[in-house]
Amino acid sequence: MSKTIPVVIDRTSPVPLYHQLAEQLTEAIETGVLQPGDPFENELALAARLDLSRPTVRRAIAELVGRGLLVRRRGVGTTVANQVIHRRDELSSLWEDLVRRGTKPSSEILEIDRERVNPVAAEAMGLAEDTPLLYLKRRRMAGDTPAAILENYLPPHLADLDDSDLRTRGLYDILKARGVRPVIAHQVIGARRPTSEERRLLGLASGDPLLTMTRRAYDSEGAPVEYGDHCYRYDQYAFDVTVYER
Amino acid sequence: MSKTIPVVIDRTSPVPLYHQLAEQLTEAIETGVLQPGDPFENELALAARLDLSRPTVRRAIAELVGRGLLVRRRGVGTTVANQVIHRRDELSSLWEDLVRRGTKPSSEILEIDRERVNPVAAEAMGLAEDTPLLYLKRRRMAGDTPAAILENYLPPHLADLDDSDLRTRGLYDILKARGVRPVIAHQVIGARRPTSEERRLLGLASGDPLLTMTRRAYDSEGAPVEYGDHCYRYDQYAFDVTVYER
DNA sequence: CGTCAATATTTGTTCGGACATTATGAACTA
DNA sequence: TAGTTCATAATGTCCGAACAAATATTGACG
Repeated sequence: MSKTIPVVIDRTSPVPLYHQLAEQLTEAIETGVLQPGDPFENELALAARLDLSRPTVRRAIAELVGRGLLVRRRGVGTTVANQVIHRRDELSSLWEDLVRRGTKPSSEILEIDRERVNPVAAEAMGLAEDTPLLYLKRRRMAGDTPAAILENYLPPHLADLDDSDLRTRGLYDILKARGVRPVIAHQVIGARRPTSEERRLLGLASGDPLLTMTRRAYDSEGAPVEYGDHCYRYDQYAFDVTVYER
Repeated sequence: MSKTIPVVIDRTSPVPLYHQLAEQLTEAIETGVLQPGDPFENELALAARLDLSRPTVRRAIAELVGRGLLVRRRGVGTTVANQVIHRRDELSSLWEDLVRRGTKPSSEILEIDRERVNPVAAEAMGLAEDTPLLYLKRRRMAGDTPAAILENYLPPHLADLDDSDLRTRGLYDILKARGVRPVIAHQVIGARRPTSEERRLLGLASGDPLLTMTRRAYDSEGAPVEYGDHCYRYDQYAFDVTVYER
């Protein structure tokens, strides 16, 4: 027998039924109402109980399966995945952990150039090499210790951002407010020796390595949103990547 | 008007129709038959032309959308994504690039221990801390230059692997042959200073940094498959990660 | 008592249909 | 001419149904 989880479906809501269901099921798993390994109510029963069609229920379940929360086996049934992997990919880093742990993060603008020409950045965004880009160089601090140097390039159609905004708010915050949302990002993560300037800005001891990341981000239509060239103190950052292989 | 791509559906095949379709559409995009920005044949037309139902066609398209190859916009239509991101996530690295470029890769076993106890590895796999694990330490070479040191731990139920296999074949090859397939992996990528032993094994100059990665891999049911603790020469490796944000 | 075959259960695939929602462009009106 | 309205076309949601395939259970039989 499987546990019946309480679900409320609002048919007058504009949010799709399968999504309402998926959300509530997700919550049941993440809050521990359903434990890893627990059998999951079968599709037919769920559909009958909630007065939904089987395709709708299947779609909701498929969403959770895609996120690794559920495991389906034909002829057997559906169970809650043994290892509940928290889906913290995104553009995550140790940074968020620092924030959660209470370390005060801050950013400091080192340079703004609205007409920077950088062939590498331009090409990565699919633009002509001599396209002037909005260039932004910042230093990120974790409390009192420097943590990272962030260089970012934005395409021309996003170049009309307020200086004051740039100085006070996070880059992704600003983009979000403009309705620009990076949906897919291609990142390359590596390590190298720091330059002397980087050593100075990050307060590195001699021999300390640097963790580097370059990122190309695109919106849902594949239009370039940002090119970033970042380097991090090795003892402040690590990249947390969840990879699915199908 | 949109280009009609040739598609052949085999109804006698055991592979699902939607998957057959998805495969062939993917190929058309990746081979450049369909260019970024091109309009995509609409669902109804595709369904009529191939004599498939609309849900089947939709499912195939949904697969491509999920991989970022297509963009759907309600009321407008479907188009090929502007930036075709090659789906090289997986467990990829510069390694494969080296192989493609003709550098001869090889692996050398440094140590095998069938009853290694490692609390960190065991805990990461959800096992008791004193569980004896199969431990494997290898050095990977790119031609004549050392490139990485790979330490791996396998859970007890996979510990009965042949020594000869371990020495001659890749780890993932062996697992695949046993029907074990890692489906989800959680990786943490960082950098640090090498130990003296690492410096020796990798032939590092003083001050050279180290790129590190730890990985926990699980199969489709969430059972642990492998724990890995790797370190790479910074000039031989970089991690290539594609991230989707929904 | 052990083995094998029939049966039930559960998920997987495919279809057809209906209506909703959104964007584009054309026709119409002020 | 400028603005609005409306038809059209495309994707989005939801339903009901049927059959296929894989697995577990049960029961019959030796």
